[in-house]
Amino acid sequence: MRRTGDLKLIQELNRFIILDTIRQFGPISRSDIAKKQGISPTTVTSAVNELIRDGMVAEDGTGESKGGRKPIMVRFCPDGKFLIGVSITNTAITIAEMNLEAATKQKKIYPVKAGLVSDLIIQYVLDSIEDFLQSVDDVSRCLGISIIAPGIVDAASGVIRFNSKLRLHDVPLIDMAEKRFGLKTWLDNDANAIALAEKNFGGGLNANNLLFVTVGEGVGSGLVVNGSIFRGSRGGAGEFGHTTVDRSGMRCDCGNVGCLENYVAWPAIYSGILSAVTRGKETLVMDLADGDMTKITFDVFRQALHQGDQVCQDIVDEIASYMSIGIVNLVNLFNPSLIILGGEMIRDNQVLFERIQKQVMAQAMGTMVEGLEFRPTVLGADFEVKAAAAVLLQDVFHFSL
Amino acid sequence: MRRTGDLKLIQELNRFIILDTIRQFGPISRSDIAKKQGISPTTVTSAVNELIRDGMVAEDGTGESKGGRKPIMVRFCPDGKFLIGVSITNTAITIAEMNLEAATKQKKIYPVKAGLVSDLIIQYVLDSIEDFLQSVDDVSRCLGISIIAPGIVDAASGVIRFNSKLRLHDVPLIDMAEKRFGLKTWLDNDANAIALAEKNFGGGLNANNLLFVTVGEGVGSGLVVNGSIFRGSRGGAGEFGHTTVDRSGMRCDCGNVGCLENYVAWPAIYSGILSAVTRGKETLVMDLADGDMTKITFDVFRQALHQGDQVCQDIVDEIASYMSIGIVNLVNLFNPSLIILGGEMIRDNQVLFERIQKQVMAQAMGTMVEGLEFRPTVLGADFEVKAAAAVLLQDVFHFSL
DNA sequence: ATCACTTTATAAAGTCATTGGAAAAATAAA
DNA sequence: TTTATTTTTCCAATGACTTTATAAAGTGAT
Repeated sequence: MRRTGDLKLIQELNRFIILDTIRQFGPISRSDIAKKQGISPTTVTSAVNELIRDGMVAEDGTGESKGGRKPIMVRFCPDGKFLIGVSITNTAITIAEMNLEAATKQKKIYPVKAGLVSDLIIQYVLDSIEDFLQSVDDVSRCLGISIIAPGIVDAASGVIRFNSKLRLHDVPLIDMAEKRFGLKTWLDNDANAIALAEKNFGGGLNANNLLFVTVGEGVGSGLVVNGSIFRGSRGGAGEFGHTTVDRSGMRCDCGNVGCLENYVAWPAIYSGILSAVTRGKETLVMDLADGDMTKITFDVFRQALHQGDQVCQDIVDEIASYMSIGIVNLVNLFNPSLIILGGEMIRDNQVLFERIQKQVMAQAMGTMVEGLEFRPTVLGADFEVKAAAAVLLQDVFHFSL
Repeated sequence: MRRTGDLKLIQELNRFIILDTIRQFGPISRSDIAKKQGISPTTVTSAVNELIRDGMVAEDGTGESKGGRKPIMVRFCPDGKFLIGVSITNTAITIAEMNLEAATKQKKIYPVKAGLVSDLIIQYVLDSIEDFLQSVDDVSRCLGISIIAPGIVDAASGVIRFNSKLRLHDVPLIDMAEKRFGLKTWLDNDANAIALAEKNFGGGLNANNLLFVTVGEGVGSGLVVNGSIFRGSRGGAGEFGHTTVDRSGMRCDCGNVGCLENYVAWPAIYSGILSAVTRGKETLVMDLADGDMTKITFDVFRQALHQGDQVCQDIVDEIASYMSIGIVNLVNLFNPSLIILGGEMIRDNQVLFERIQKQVMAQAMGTMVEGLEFRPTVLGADFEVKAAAAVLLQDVFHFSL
C-alpha cells in the first residue's frame, strides 16, 4: 500500500530538508535555513530543537551579526548516530561501524576460508555481524545494517538472487538479519553501491548520472541514474562485461558472442601471456613465475607490468582498446556526466586511464562528450564499507520529491 | 528551491491517490477507496466531492449491498479535462485534443514543406498550435500543451538542444509556447515519449523497466527506467543506433567504429540492394523502380519485401542479426522486463520480429531473460500524439513517493 | 413484521504541523 | 541613550487529517 499524505509525512520531509541544509551549508543559523528553504522560522526552530535532541545537530557558538542579534550557529553532528556496513566478497567479510558521513569508527575483517559457500557462508556472515555488534555500544543510536554483495541482488526484496562463486541462490538475507539482530537492514549489489558512494562521498557530488567501471580480474559496472542506483527489473542491470564488442568474436559462456569480458578479464590476459611466450617473446612474467606456467597469477602480471614489461604493456593496450569500445556504448546509451574508473588494473596505471579516456572522448558521439568527465576512484581503502553506508544513508536521508 | 512539506502537499498527494484508485478500480464506492488506501472515509468523501466539482469523477448509480446501506459508486470521467498533444517530425506537425485517457477528440495534421527549417519551422509549429486552439472550446479545462520532437531534447529546461535535419539548436520551445498561449507546456524527445506511452497506454502496465526499439529508415530507442523516462544527463540518452556491434566494422560519421546504424538503416539497405544487383542477382526492387537506381526508395524496398523478394529477405535476415546483438547489449545493461519493437521495418513483418526475439532470448544472459517479454507496438495510428499525452499525464498525475 | 446488526456516507469534534504575527533577546548604528 | 534591525521563540490561527457520533439504508434472524 502506497504511502498517503498526513502530518507525519510533511514533518519528516521538512526535518530532512532542514538536516540536509545544515549538513551542506552548516554552520548556519536557524534564520538562514528558513530563508534558504522557504520554511517559516518557527518550523525551523522546532525542527532544529528536535534534531538537537536526537544528537544529529548541535549549537556551535554565535556568528557575525548583520545588524542585529547575533545568530546562533548550528552544525551537523555526524557522530550523533551510526550504522554498520558489511561487505561480502569471495575472500573476506568486512564489517565497520561508521558515522553519518561514512567515516569509519572501527572495522574488522573476517577472512573467508576457501570452500566456505552456500548456507555456510551466510551463517558465517551473520555470526561475524553478531561478533562485531559486541564491540558496539548504545545500539539505540544505530540506524541499521547495510550489506553489499557481488552477484545478482534484489535490493527491494532483500534477496541475493544469484552468486556463482559463493553458490548462493535466493537467500533472503535481509529477513534473516532483521530477525536475528532486530536492526533494520539493507542489501544491495557491490558495484552499484560503490557507484553511489562515489557520487555521494567521492567526486560525483553534482553528477546525477554517473557510471562506475571497474577493471581487475574481471570487469564490472555500477550505474547511478537520476541520482539513485539503477538496478533493472530484477536487480540484474549493469552486466557490462557481457556486452558484445565484436560480432565475429569468440563465443562466451553466457551464450553470447564477443563479450567484453572475454577480452579484458584475467583468462584473456593469461592466454595473451602464453601466446606471447609461445611465440618466443621475452617477458618478465616468466622470470617472476620461476618459469612455471602455473605460477602465473594476476599479481605476477601486475608486477611485471609495473616493471615495464613490454608483453604486459601490449596486453594492456589491447585491454584499453576493448574497454573503450564498451564504455563508448555505455556513454551513447546512458549519457552520463561522470565516469569513474576503478579496479586493480587501473589503480597506479595512469597510462591505461588516459588511453581509455582519450579513446572514449574521441569515439563517443559529440553531444554525449560535452561536459563528460573521467575520474579515478577516490574512496580509498574503506571503499567497500563506505559503499554499504551510501546505500543506507541514501535511503534514510534522501527524501526529496 | 526544493518543495517543502505543507498542508497543500498532503492534500495534493491524497487527491492524486484517490483519483488514481478510481481510475484503476472504478466504479468503486467511497468506502472501498478508504479501505484500499488506508485513508479515512471522511477524507475520501471530501476529496471525491472536489473531484466531482472538477469534472474528473462522477457518481454512477448504486452498487450491491454487502449487508448494509448500498454503496454509491463513483467512476473516472476521462473527458473532465483535456490536453493538447503536438508531434513535430520532418514531414508534418500533428496536433490533437485528447482526454485524460489519451483518446483523441480531434486531430489535425499540418504538413511540413521540404526546406522548412530552423526558425521557420518553429514559427510554423507555434502558428499551427494557434490555429488548432481556435477549434477548442473551454480552454479553462485544458491541462496544457505537450510537444514531442526528434533529436536531443532537454526536457527539464524545455529546450530542443539539437536536431540536424530540422536545423534546430538550443530552441527554448517551452518558454515560447507558454508566453504565447498562456498554457503550461511540456517538451520531450519522441522515442522516449513513445516508450512511456507504451508503458502507460500500451502493453507495459506493470513494466517499470521497459525498452522501446524502432527500426525503420533508421533505428531509435526509448527507455523507461523505474517508471519514468530516462533522459541521461543532458537529454541525450538512448542513442542506440550508435552502439558498436563490430569492433572491426566500418567507420561511422559519429566518429565511432562499427555502429549498429550503419548495418540496419536505409543507406545500408540501399547498398545491400546495389551490391546484390551488381552481383547479378534478380530482384523485384529493380522492376518496381523501373530499372532506375535513383528510384529505389525505402517504400519500394518494403513492397518488394512484402512480395517475397529473396534479396530483400536476405537483407532483413542480416538486419535481424545485427539488431539482436544491439538489443542483447541493452538487455544485459538495463535488465528490462519488456521490450517493445516498432517502426516501419517491423510492422507487418512477423518473421523479423520473431527472429530478433529468438536470437535475443538465446544470447542474452540467463538471469536477464527470465520473465523478459517481447511485444509489438499497440498504440495504433495516433501513437505520436498519444506519446505526447503520456508525458503530460505522467507529470501531472504520477505523484507517487 | 419487528428488532438487531451492518454497511455507507457525512457531520462534528479533536489532533497536530504548519504559518503569521507579536514579543523577547541581543546587537549595531545614530 | 535611543532607535532600528536581526534572530529566536511563543502563541493563536489555519487547515487537512483522524476519530467519534449520527443518519440513512440495507440484511437477516426471530
